[in-house]
Amino acid sequence: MNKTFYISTAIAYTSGKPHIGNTYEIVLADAIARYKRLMGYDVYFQTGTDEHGQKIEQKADIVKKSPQEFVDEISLEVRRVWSCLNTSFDKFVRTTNPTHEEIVQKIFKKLYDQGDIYLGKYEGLYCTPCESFFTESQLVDGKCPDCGRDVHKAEEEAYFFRLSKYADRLIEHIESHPDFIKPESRKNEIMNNFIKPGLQDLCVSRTSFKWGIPVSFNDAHVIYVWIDALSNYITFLGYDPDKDIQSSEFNKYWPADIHLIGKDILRFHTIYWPIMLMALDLPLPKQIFGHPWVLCGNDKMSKSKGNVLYADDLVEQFGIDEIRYYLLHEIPYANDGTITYELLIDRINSDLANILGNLVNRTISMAHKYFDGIIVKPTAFEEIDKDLITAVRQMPGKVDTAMNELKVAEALDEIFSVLRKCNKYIDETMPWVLAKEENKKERLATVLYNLLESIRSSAILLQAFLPDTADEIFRQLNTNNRFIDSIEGFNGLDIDLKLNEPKPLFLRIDKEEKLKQVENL
RNA sequence: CGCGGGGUGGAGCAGUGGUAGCUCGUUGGGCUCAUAACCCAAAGGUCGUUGGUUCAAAUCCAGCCCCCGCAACCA
Repeated sequence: MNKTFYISTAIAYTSGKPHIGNTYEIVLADAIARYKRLMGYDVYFQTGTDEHGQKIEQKADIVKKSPQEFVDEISLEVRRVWSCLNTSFDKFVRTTNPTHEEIVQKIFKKLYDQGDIYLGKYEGLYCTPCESFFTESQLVDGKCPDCGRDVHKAEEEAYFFRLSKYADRLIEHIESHPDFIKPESRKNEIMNNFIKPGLQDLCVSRTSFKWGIPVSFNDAHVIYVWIDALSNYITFLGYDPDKDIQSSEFNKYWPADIHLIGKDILRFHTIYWPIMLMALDLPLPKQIFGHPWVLCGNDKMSKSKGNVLYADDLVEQFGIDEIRYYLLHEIPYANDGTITYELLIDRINSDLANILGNLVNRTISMAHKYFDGIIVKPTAFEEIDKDLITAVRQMPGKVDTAMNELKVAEALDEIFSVLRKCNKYIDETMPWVLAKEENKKERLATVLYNLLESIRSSAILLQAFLPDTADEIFRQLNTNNRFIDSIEGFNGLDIDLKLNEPKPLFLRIDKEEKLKQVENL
């Protein structure tokens, strides 16, 4: 029986095309999923789109489309953008899926029947022309934020979810499971801001718009979109609240190992979702990770500021692994990160083209030049080799430590630290000098073997982060030995096999030229 | 006193009590297998600010300044 690993991203809200910040999440999840597969886990990686709600109804209306047509298009677009970054999700879900809708209705009904959801009255500030309720804090100068007119107190019938009933259990769970909410700073924020001051019952139905899942026993109401959206994590595994025995997929993968989400929706995932699960008497996910944001320059991306970058455009300009590398390596663990064309180009040139690409290229070139591309058995080891070989052997453990904390940038640093060592090793051993002396042939062969095997080992780990690049390295090395447990032996290359011709992995980018070209986008 | 995070060499970041570190950039040198790549060295920071605790503070405490996010019915 394989160890399982269930990772999800938040499902993307289909109100518009996702930008590079939204896309960061799926790339991060993909790297984790690929890494876990490499480590032998049976991984289930779920993502998708969140397709109900007032905003979508409004946006669809503006472009004179039905909400369904509208979300069909955007969902397809989201899926296309996710895919253009070579992400390996196992299932792409949509909340307009009829089975999902049906199960959400059943969940709502069950919670109602057991008294966790009740019919009450929602009181708020109402703008009649906009048909919307607002909170005090949403108002602009005491007026409706949308139209600027006066608002007045109003009330309407609505269903409420009794959060307060589960508050103590939630606090207890969070405090006794230090890894439940990560990073730690996010946990503090949630506890201090929301949970400790006391949870109000949550209004979980709407009557002001129609684009949602109807409450099955009262069709004047649609179910609050977060109840709908959060349920995706279990409905698409075949969960059914009316069944005593759940699907084999559900039993196999639930509870999820990681819900990867943006820090802005932490509240929904660390309060409403756990309480829903408690009410359904289901185990809670093991970890909720609120990742930081990707900013363009110093600003949050927004269409009005005109600083929005899209993943598909970036991939077209720079390449898949180039963008993956930037997102995985340059965005800090807990704080917001920045992306600009300039930083992106610098990083591609220095890390990918220079350190990695050039290393592979110069090594394979030497193997061709000195041994006709044949891998020769290493027989003449020297003291200086130990440092490199030890670093290679220690690399998987270091990467694993970093990955278990989701410190993906650190994991990449560990791999690149070995690649840097390889470049240094070339300078120290000076193969071109060895090549000039006939009696140094054995030593030369050993040096090259050490380099090639170090590169192969690095490529094994790179599979999680830069899958295409790793494939290309294996192809040039003419090997299929890409398994993690082959690193330890430092003898994973077949002797006498002929390497393929070297081919640059990444071309250096002319910064000025590229910036000029990209400015016109 | 609403809550949380941040303010470290030109840039991006790490560092929670004991000689301030990493990558990029800059300058100088080396090498020539390689994608003007690679290797070595150097310059560059009174760690936002004021005060306190301590033998010792970027690191702990208090106040202040600046930036960002959140503040529960948009998602």
